[in-house]
Amino acid sequence: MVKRTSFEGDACPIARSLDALGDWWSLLIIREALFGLRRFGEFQNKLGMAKNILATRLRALVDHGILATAPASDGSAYQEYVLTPKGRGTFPILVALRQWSEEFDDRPEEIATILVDREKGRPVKKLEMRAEDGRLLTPAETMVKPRPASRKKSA
Amino acid sequence: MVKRTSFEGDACPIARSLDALGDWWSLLIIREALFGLRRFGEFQNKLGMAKNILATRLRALVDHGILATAPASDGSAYQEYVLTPKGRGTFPILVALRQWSEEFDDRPEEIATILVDREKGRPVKKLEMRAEDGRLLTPAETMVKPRPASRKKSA
DNA sequence: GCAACTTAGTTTCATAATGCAACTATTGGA
DNA sequence: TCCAATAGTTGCATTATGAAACTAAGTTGC
Repeated sequence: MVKRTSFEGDACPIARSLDALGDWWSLLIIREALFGLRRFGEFQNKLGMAKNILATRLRALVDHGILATAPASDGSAYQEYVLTPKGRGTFPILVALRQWSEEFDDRPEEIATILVDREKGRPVKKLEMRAEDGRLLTPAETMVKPRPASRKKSA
Repeated sequence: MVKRTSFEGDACPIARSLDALGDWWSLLIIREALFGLRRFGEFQNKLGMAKNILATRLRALVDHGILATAPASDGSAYQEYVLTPKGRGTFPILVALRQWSEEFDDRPEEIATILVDREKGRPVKKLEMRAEDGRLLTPAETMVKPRPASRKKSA
């Protein structure tokens, strides 16, 4: 092989998501976008990354439908990068990553921020996995099954 | 710069988790480990990755305290790689990645598996974010705050 | 209207990471 | 003891990453 392996055609949903999000910078760009950043320069400043890498990543994220370009909201002729619904849908992934650090990091005192409920200012609860009927599930209480063939979609 | 940037000293908990998990293969190795794989050859076969990369990743995961080596359970002199509690703690991250694909993938019909509640065989519910008091939270209803200084830990 | 500055990139070049294939060293089995 | 399987390591080619320099629009002051 020669190029970095792509998981695009993989049947595993985790591999497929990593194909879009699994590099060092993409999730951090999305994190900043969720925080309200929109402009090339804002991302570059905040993340301190090389501009060529940023340009490449932004293009890839747009290609994946995670970001979309839009005319700048300040009336200038520049463009902005805004999250699509698919992009905003990564929020639980970021929360899961954050909570994993909070729980298992070797030097938790170096973690600068916590995620709180805006109304009360209290920490958000740990994400929990629940069954359809609401039962709390541990990993051992779950399993992976072949996806049932989906019904014909329309015509 | 010269090396790929590390997020090890970063104060953001998301960056810190990506420092350990943010490459193309690590989360897939962990996925297989959660599934029960333990041996070098099992990972190599299942993931189809180059052996040198696998060796590098396994070492890194052990260094990060996500995997630990143990004598082989079949009595042979080989060793196994088993998940630590920190490693098993990544489960919600994998679930979040999976659910994101299920919800937003452009070709969902290519996804081969679904995660189900073992008891009922029914799909697991989407992860939800809740406040301490149980209120369901949207991203907009959360915010990031500076971490309060923690109390002295013992002596 | 134009010089100076800002913004958003692209280009160039060096270095590191990735991937395949071939090789090695134990271990296990007959 | 000999052979195969396991678990790697090494060598080499290609790609990705990163810093810095460069470029080309867009904007601003005058």
